[in-house]
Amino acid sequence: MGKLLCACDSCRNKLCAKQISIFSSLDGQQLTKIADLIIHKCYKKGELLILEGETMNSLFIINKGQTKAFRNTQDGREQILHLFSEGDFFGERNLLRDQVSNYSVEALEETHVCLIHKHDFQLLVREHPDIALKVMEELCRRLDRLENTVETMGTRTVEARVSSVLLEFADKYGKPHPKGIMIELPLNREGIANYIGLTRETVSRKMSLLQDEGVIEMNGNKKVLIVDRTALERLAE
Amino acid sequence: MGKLLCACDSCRNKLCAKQISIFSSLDGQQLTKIADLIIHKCYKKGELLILEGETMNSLFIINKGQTKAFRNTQDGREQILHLFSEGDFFGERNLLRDQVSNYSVEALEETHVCLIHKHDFQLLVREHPDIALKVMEELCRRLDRLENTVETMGTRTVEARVSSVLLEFADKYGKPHPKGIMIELPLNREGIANYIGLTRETVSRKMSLLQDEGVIEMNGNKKVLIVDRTALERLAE
DNA sequence: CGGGCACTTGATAGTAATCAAGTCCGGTGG
DNA sequence: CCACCGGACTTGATTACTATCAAGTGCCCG
Repeated sequence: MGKLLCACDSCRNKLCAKQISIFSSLDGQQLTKIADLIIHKCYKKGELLILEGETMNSLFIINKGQTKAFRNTQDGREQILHLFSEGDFFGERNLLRDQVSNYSVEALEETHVCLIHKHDFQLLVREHPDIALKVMEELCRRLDRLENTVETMGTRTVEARVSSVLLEFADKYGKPHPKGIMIELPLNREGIANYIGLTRETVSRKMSLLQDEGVIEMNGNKKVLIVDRTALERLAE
Repeated sequence: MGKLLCACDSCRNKLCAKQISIFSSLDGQQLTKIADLIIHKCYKKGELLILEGETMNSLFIINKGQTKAFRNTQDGREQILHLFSEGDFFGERNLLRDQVSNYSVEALEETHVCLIHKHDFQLLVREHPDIALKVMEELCRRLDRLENTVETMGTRTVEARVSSVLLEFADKYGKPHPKGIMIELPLNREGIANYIGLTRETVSRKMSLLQDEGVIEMNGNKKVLIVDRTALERLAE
């Protein structure tokens, strides 16, 4: 049920806090203190970390793996709001005021998280204001991304939206490849559709089109090779 | 050119800082100190406070009036990202790292703002960590709203989008009225369209439809009376 | 009272959702 | 190692809806 403590090396060595950017301003001794406050949990692919509407009392920080944050609409559709991977945190809304989660979070693969209790986090922030600034920075980055999403969904053509999401994935998950940039997709077609507000059929069609145009090459269902990044950037405008 | 200092009463009395929620944890003496750091500016309707791409060095806090934050796309369309009114702040992205503004901000009416220089703000935050927490709270609220916007734009029908924006305006600008809630619209039809990613014609049509259904009543171009809020909420789902 | 601008309304065309078959891929079992 | 099975993906046909183009209409202000 995902409730097992994990015993990965990084945690045993009390180093996992070091990896987390919001704690980057702290020294070794402080990190050790934080490591003692942290609870570790593991979730298997498909497991829910948070259910929309649930009351929460901890900050989640991803140590390994990745998750999607999403909402379900009444007519059964799903809108993905964020993708979180190693080093990202979520649940921050509930640390300041008592509030229920406004989205569900599901593991897209085996995912290890560090949990810090609300109370501990609040003490930590009072003691180390730099942490608040780091959190603010991250919130601003998230606002930036959502603002881009809104602009894309509001003004761009469908082809531009698909191109945008491929570029986003290329920057986040892409690896160099002799012929371009290879992406291991974090989402299947339906997931991509739910991320940019389209249907899976439309995503499928537009990706086929991009392949026909020689901009990308699909390799099975999970891998995409970006052959012509410049063309993709032009299409995304 | 909007560069004139304003001399409104609240500013002369050094009280304007008191109105601003992010400074609410400070006492009178501290507020007086802040008031000395603040520069006041006035902008007329239609004037730009910030131009997208501009480097910035101050936090803007609205004392009176309202503004829209928006981006222009290559094909001449506009996407409105935020509406800011009394007590709201913007420009916070540039206080932490040097970054250019990723949207333009324009006054929707005569608008008076307080400016705090980046450097002063950074000192202030170090001295009063509570301010950082208040800013975090506000950023979270803004994330909430954008997440709602993304969900709405991604999954809802056009009628639901129009209903949503009317409800948002009702909560933010609505005033009690014998027959329901009266809204003084902050945006014209085209503005509303640019806020929810539609065309002005479609917004016009859907609003006429809502009027035919007896859900709202239009009163000139700038006023809308919400007659049946429940129906509007049902349509917004 | 008149002019201009924003808004409304109508007709048409284009595009994505939907409905409906197929096809491919990965995994499983023989 | 191969054949088979099921789920994900692709492709096609049709429908529904909104953008676009094009006239009107009405409101506000001088």
